[in-house]
Amino acid sequence: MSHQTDPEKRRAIITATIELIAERGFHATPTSMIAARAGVGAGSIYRYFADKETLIHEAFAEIAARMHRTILDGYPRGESIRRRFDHFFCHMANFFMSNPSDFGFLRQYFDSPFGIALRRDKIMEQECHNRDCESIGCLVQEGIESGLFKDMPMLVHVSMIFGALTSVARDYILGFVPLDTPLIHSISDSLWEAMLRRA
Amino acid sequence: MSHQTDPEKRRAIITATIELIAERGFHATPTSMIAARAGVGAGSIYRYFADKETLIHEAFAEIAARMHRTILDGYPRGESIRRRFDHFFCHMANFFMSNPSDFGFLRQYFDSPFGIALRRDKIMEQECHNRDCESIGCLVQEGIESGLFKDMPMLVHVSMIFGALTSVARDYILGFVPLDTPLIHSISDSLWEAMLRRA
DNA sequence: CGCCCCGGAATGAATGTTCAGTCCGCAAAT
DNA sequence: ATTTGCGGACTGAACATTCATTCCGGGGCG
Repeated sequence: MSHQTDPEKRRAIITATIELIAERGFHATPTSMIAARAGVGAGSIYRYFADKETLIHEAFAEIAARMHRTILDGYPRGESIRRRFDHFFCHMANFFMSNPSDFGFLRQYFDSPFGIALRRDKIMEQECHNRDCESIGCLVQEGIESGLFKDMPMLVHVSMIFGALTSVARDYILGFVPLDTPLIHSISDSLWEAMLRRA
Repeated sequence: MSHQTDPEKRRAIITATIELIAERGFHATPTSMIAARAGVGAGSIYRYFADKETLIHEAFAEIAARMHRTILDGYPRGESIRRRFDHFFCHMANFFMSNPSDFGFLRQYFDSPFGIALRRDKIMEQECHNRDCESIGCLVQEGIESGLFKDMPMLVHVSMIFGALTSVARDYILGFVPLDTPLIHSISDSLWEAMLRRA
């Protein structure tokens, strides 16, 4: 398996998978439909991926890599928490807004048992070591420990931020709400003020 | 159809549907499994509901009615925006936390085409008339118009609140984060501060 | 230089499984 | 005895996966 002969074809399958899962969800997209959109035979999928589940996981990995690259591009490493938070928030919002299929796929994935297990692992891992990473979790932890942010569990802060961000991004993608760069910055400000310890 | 003979059985089917959809999602829960958990025959479901889709909708309606009752219980109608917001937020959080199956079902439902269409209708409806309703939308609108809240689209405020709330509730239900009454009030405070126009 | 053959990638019809929804005989109630 | 609700075997459709076959490019032989 995975004697990848034609990387073009592999990519086409992954792209089709992301688009269709974003539109229809995992259980509502037959592999035959994926094959049709990718322009390959039904059986060809199984030359590149062991089964449907593996295909999903590899599609996720592909998005995660792309997103990570985009978000950390120009990350203001040594600067203030404030500036780093804004960078994180706005870059992530932009990624979601300009890649609606990726966004839709990620929503599906993180709501599935796969995604939940993955998150559980991430949380465990974070609790043990990993004090130097470039994640929003560490950034928030830094803010709490310095007394800048409210004294709530780090995960509550993070969950609020992600929840708010993804909810607004979703409404934008569905056309429920207009969103532009200044408004995204306002939202970033709002959530910053939400985290701040009461003056 | 719906020659309601045994309301007990009807309720058992709805309860089983809610639990299973919450756990497994719409497309991954066969009607046969619903029947088994409800303790009825596979065919009996179709005595009470026209088809699977109808069953889902009626399950949603049942939850919505129950939630509406719970949340509006003791609503401080004439009081300050602040107090009304806190009531809304905390009652909703409590409902989600103590009814995890309902919460899981609602997530699934609102992510499905049904739920998206429903929300689109709600938004349209809100834009036309409905200036006197007891929804969080009207409350936020009131805050914006009085200059108390930031001048962002009402839907952005609402989306942030719901996004943050449901995200935190989900993490609580999954056991990722502890949550108690004081912490919920802190979260309510945080989101209130996020909405407030900059002092 | 042209022809043929061969290895392996690609294909899509076939397979076995699972599903939503139907139907029919039974049993309890009147 | 008749009616009425019930269960679960049943049906046709749709699914994931497989596999016998086709297709293609390149390398060796005449």
